[in-house]
Amino acid sequence: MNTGSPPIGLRERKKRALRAKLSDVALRLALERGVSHVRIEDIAAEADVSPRTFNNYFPSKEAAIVGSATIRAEQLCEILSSQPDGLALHDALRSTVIALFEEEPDRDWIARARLIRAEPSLFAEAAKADRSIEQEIASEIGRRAGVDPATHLAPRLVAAVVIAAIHAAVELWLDRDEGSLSDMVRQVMTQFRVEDIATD
Amino acid sequence: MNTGSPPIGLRERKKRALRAKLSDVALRLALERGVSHVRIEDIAAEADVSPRTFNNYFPSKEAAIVGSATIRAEQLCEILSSQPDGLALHDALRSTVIALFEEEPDRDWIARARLIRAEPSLFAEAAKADRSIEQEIASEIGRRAGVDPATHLAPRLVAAVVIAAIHAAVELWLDRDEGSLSDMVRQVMTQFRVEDIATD
DNA sequence: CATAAAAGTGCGTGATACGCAAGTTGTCTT
DNA sequence: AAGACAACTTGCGTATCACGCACTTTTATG
Repeated sequence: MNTGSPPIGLRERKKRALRAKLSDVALRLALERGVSHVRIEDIAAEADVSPRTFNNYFPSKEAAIVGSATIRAEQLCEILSSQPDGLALHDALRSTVIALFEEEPDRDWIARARLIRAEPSLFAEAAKADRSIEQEIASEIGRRAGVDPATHLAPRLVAAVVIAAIHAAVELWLDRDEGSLSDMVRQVMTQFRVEDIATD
Repeated sequence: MNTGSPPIGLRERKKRALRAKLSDVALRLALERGVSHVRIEDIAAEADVSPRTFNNYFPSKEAAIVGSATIRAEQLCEILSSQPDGLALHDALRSTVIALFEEEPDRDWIARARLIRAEPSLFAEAAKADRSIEQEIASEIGRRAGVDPATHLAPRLVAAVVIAAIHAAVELWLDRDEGSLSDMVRQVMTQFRVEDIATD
């Protein structure tokens, strides 16, 4: 979508680093004090930039906290796209989701997930990110199934179900606080069958 | 949850009326000018109350615009609860959703749905509302299936899938702009089977 | 090394969200 | 039916925000 692979200049690197730093700081402060007690001014100060610069990167502290969680969602699209075309839809989806959660999430990811679940403002922010991802997934599914999401229900439904399944698995895992997320995800992906969904 | 059925005093009636009025005005203005060009001050003025009063009813204009859309979601819970216990889960859910969309939505509902879909800030707000509803649905499904949502995946997954299905149906219907929503909803409820979801 | 493009910064402004403390208006009791 | 009470409305003040604009600094390029 943007810069190619090799030409990653200093400029781009700094930009990404700062974005990540702002997001990290925002998350840490939110965990320490609670979201409502974190001001943009605080985040900017700890990241050694001006408050105005913060707003050049994120429109709100909520966006910064959720921030890189979007990456995970983007990964899903990438992995799905890279699945062999011959694979049945359900298998491709299952492989994708399992691959996405192959490595257990780190502390930060878990902390952020819990925080997002606990804070409505963060949940809302995350929902916005999920929305665009869902559309991309629907698009990819449509491509694979040879069905246009613009006019048919199936791709949208499948995409929505997959996202919903991931959410359900992650949330239960967070609540239980035991076992591996990987297993939970595998489990949820065996509890429904996408083949059953009519291709219109 | 709150006041009983008969004792609906003047106070309560005024409160509901004002809340509805604020929501209606907010929606109308948002449709006329676009969400970002509506100030709380404007909404309050047209509803003949002070801006401060607006914020006693809604924390933001987005909440006001989405506002009564939540009712629809609450209806879903009520209808589901009223389904005979003997009914199979999938039938109960199908009947519920179909009943929920039995009567075609009015202009305002449609306009609001489109607006929510178009405006990320509204989508986020709506997501917050959906979240709590999803939990209630999961709870009700758990009760019916005799499975605790706190420890089992199935109720959460089913609830999430149902919400996702409704979203998919409504969105496609809005995009297509033809046929009846009722039919679309019936269609989506036949495109997946809840029985397939293991009860753990 | 010179110049253009991009990023960071300071400033100012319009808008919020909400606590607080009156002033008003239903509700309820006697 | 009068008055105590609780709920609601409102005005005010405050702490944040989001963002346009102009200016300085940093990076990229020929």
